[in-house]
Amino acid sequence: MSARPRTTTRKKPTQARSQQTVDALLGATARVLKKDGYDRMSTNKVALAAGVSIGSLYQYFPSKEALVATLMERHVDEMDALFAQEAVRVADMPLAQAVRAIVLRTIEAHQIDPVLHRVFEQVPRIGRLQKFDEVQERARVLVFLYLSASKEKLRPKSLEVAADLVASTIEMVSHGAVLRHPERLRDGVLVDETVDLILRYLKA
Amino acid sequence: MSARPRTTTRKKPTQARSQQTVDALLGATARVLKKDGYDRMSTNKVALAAGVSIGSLYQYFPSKEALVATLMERHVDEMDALFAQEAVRVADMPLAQAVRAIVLRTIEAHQIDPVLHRVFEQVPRIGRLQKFDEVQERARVLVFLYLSASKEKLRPKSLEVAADLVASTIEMVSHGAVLRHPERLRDGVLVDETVDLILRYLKA
DNA sequence: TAAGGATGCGAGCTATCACTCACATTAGCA
DNA sequence: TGCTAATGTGAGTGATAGCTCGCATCCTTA
Repeated sequence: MSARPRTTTRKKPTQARSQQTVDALLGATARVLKKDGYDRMSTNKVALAAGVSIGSLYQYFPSKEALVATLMERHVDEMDALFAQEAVRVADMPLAQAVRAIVLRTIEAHQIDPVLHRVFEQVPRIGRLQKFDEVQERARVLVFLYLSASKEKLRPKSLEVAADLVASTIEMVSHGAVLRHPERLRDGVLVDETVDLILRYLKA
Repeated sequence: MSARPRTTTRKKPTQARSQQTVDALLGATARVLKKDGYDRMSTNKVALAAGVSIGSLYQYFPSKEALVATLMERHVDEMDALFAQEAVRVADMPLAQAVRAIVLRTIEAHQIDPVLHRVFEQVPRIGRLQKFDEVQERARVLVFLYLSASKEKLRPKSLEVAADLVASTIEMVSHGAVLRHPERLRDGVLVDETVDLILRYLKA
């Protein structure tokens, strides 16, 4: 009864001009996704928007989910790269500087493609699409590691809870600012307030 | 070309045993939604799960969206009621008590049906379904009003920004705690930390 | 320039979707 | 008890979804 939509594995995308096709498909996926959202997006629409036949789409992506997941992974990798990079830079900075640097980087990361980011949040957490949540998990770990390095200077007893609170707060502020109040990023007020919030909480 | 799925207005649900049908449908909607998510939920599945014919479903709900929106509005009203009630209780409490009371109430509100709440977050913001975001907007307003009443005692210059930060933080903590770390709610540690975070930020 | 693999195509398949409608059943009131 | 409005039914409709497959075209290599 209705076998799972099994799909054979697809060609590796990479050889000459086929990469163009794949890029066009991913670009179109992003556009359709942003316009229609996940459940109104269809693979036929994507192929049409990409100027590519539906057959070619399925040559490289075995399913709608795989198509969106690939795009999501690209997005997530971009964000992760920024975080990882900043984590290194920040490692031996004093707390106040470090917090500010991380807040700024997180905002930057959210500015990569805020609308697409928002769409991903509303995608069903199925199969590979679950990976979206892992960005925040990794960010939490980085914050935890940073805090652990200077735990004797910090007030909160539980670093797990503190790291969670701090990482989630930064994520929440960045997300909200970029999507709902971009004007608050012009002057530095929101950033200052956020840094303040976090420092007052952390410092002994 | 493909007229919008116009649907005639439906019977008012209320008269005798028909209310049972409506309740069964909304209950089934919640179950299917939680199991499958919005885009894999179908009206046929809901009718089946409710033990009601598909015809009856459309007698009371003109569309899939209306079905989900009705359920969402019920959920949102429940949460709003808790907030509004607490806002009154808290109005002339001192800051520390008030913050703690609000945090506790927000957690309580998120415990109404956390999984359903999560599903609503991932529903496309279309038509009546946009109303989901308004809960937080109303919560922000309540916090802003509370803070305005004692603004001379507070450190942050911008009450808009502060109220936003505070309301969003409380929402984020409650949401995360209920879904990802329910064990942290056993002892009061997370609540204490959150109250601390907010008070240190607000107090001069 | 011939051959063959890589790439591209799109009509069309099956399943499922949201939704309708002609009809059956029930319930309350005369 | 009989009549009528309210309620319930589910086979069926057209649309569209995800996805396949046989074939055309391009590109590389020899």
